[in-house]
Amino acid sequence: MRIIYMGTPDFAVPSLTALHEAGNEIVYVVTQPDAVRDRGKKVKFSPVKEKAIELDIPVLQPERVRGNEEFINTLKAAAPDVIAVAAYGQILPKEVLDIPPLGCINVHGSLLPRFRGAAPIQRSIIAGDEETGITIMYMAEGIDTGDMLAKVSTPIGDKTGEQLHDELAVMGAKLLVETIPQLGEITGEKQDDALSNYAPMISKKEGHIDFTKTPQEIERIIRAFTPWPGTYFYYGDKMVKLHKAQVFTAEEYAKEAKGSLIESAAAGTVIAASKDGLDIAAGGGVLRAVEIQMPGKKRVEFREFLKGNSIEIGTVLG
RNA sequence: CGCGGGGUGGAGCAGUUGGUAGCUCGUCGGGCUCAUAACCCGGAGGCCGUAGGUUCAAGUCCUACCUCCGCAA
Repeated sequence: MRIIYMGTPDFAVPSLTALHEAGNEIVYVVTQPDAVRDRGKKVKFSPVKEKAIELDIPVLQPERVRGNEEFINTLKAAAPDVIAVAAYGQILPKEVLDIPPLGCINVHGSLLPRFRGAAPIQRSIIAGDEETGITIMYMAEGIDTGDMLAKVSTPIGDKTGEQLHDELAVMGAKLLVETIPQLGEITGEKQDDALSNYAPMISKKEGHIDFTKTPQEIERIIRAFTPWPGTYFYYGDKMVKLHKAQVFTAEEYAKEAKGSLIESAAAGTVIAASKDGLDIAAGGGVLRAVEIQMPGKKRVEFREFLKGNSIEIGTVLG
């Protein structure tokens, strides 16, 4: 199969690798430009570009696809049977979608029509869904609205965004490779728009913990945003990252020990600080910060933090 | 040359105007206790990231480098 592959982040690497290993002829790899700067000064290639170089596949990095005739002509000249896309980062215009005879297919990290859009993996965790998965579908002009070709699901459980991301990336790669040979034989299933919802891009600000939310909600955000972009709260003027937390309902916490200060504690109030963690009043319960990170410091268990630092009970965090 | 914070006994931190290296936890030994992650007494453990420099004297000042991390992308 003659394929053009389009993808950018880590999520898209396993699919590229799998397509290559399955013996497909990958004419081009298309990925986002190298604009990304690292801490020091280096210009970093996208993970997919790194992989493409390793596999010795030509890389194209158009600044903009839409309206870019030169680029589109290059794609046409390559005469691919199919264009496979996974988290490329740009919306493909109809001109491109119409190029390959077998169509453009996409690897999407959710069970469509649920969570169309940029950040389905994190959004599914935050939503508290029991399961999510991968959908392989034809690409249409709308965002993730095309007809579905194949799906696989996996339980979310207490996985972090990172774990789920890595798992789905591999599942997606496998499903993609299995689906491609069937193109033309199987027909897509229409998405039920009534069941659809949208998973907008994640912004760092969403990681700012709102202690009026229930501890359960907060914990899901923490897990979803691990390791990126991370969740945080302010202790005075210091931004503290919260990497891991446990949750208690008011009743559970009362039973757990300490007392019932929670009744009167405003959201964000520190009600206990022990080797077990930093207990913070949140909406309807208690959030116990177990692993934190102070600015410029490494992430540590709260018990470690307490060895050289202290935090007063009654302090209000935000 | 994007901005910024660190590297000090196993862990987390302190270390003032340069002059015998400290704290909390852990650890080891002993004690108290029905018992304990509690309490008391005692001990071990550090070439202070690396290499130079200034100085009578540097964790503490200067230079370069290595390395960890936060922001920003």
